[in-house]
Amino acid sequence: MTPTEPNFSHRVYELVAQIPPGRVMTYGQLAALAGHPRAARIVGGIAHFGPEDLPWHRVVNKQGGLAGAFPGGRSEQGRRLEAEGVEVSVDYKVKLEELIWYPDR
DNA sequence: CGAGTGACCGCAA
DNA sequence: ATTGCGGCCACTC
Repeated sequence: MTPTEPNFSHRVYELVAQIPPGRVMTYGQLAALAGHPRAARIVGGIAHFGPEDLPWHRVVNKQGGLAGAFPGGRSEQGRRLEAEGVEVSVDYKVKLEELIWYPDR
């Protein structure tokens, strides 16, 4: 049967690839949607080794902060979000309530 | 094949 | 409010 590739990483890739521009998702959200609400770590892990074809820059943590970028240091990732219309704070935080995207459509 | 790491999250005190 | 700890899967060496 080929039940849609029961691969967790593959599942996350699909979700990330479906994230529309100007929108962000949290690792926990992706992990939960992938079927593992406690596997947020894996999302970050595969993200580091994941294909660059996917907009990982749209993936942020629950705090709304960009991963791999800390306050005071400009990161191309944060810049990319601004280029998509996402307002990023000086601490590299975005309004999850406003930009969080849920795969319901 | 085995062990370690990883861009995290949630809860408890 | 903050801090500390455990847990989960995948990938790499």
